[in-house]
Amino acid sequence: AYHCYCSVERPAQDGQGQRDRRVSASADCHCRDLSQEEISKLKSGQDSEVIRFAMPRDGVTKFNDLIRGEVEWRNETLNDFIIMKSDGFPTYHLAVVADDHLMEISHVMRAEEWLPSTPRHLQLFEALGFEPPQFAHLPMIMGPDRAKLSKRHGATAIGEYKDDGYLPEALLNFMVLLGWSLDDKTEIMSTQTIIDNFTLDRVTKSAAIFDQEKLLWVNGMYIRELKPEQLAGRMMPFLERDLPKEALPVDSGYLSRIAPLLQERIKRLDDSADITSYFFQANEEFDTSELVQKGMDRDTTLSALKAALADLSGMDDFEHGKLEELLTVTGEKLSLSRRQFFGVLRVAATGRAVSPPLFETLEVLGKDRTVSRVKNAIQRFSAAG
RNA sequence: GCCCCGGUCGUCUAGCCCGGUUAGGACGCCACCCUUUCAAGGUGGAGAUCAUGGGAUCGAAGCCCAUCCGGGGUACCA
Repeated sequence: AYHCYCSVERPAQDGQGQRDRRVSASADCHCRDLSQEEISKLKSGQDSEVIRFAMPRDGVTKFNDLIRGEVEWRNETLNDFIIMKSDGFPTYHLAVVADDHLMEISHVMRAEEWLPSTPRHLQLFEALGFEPPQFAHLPMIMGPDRAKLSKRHGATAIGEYKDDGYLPEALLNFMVLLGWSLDDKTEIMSTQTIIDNFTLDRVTKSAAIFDQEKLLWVNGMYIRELKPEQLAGRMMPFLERDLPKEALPVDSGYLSRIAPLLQERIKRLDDSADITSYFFQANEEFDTSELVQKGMDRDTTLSALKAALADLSGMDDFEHGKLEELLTVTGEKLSLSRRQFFGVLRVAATGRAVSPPLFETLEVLGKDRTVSRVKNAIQRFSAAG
């Protein structure tokens, strides 16, 4: 290593020549061959100095990457990089080598972008008389534009995925699949299975594009595999975060009855509030014209609501099988299709055209909520006339 | 520019090291089935001259060579 007194090259205005200029700056540095006399002269006149590593000028530096196999560089293509900055702090290159040695690191696994600095690290290990660790350079993850994944891809700090409703296990499962496979078919597997079976020799060499769609699918698979109580527990923080204050606190017993209904309909936990809001608060805002189903008019819709209300308020056991039985008959009497009759009821009870299966939903909602919502719907619908 | 690493369906991949498969699976897409909506599930389909061109071989995605393309690195960042 040697001191270097070269001044920092001012970056050119145009970004174009900038890179080349820097390259030539380090290439033009002659500090390595300075005489003692020249050094003391420079030292007095200079306020900043830096320490560079003296790379061998010939020969090759090579190693066996656990994933890529043998990789080698001609030393002459490697420049004398800085190991100590003018502020007295070591650069990363020096620091990792010292750190890895002190911590007795056996294997260094890092992304492929580090591959080019490996020969520098290797030379440092050797110069310091340290035993170098084994290296494995993993494939990088790219954005949809095939460039190194970064913030502008929306991809983000790992914690944000959690806030977005991805299960950590699902994200892990998805990520590991981006450069490794268990076999020729298994995709969804437990973290334990991954840990038990992961080997470097099955790691891919090529970079992978981060596919949000597939992540979403994996996440959905994990959500569906949860036990209803587990799902309820996972949803709770999201409901507390996203539900309007009036709807809080959420009763956990009630929530575990809701959970199984949307287990197959939710792909991310942060959909929770949106997909369940009508369980916690009546939707008084929906447009009553949505009550009218295809092929129906005002009158048939109104009589459907009234007939349903009569059935519902007369039920003492609000169980989905019984509800379906009774209302199916009523629907037939009105000569409405299931689609029509249940559609009207669905909108009246939930304020939406889309919901989990109607009768299960009503059962969970309970008689009081259901009856009062249907009444309310009748009232608003009549008034809107 | 120079250095390094890659290249199998749109995407993630299996197979490659130890030549002989209709090149397998999955996401996404399409169709059908199921169905009270939405999903989930089931079945089927489209989609890959294995980057390209040569070579050795009876035979190549697999081996050899060249080329092209992509990415990364070229900082007193990490």
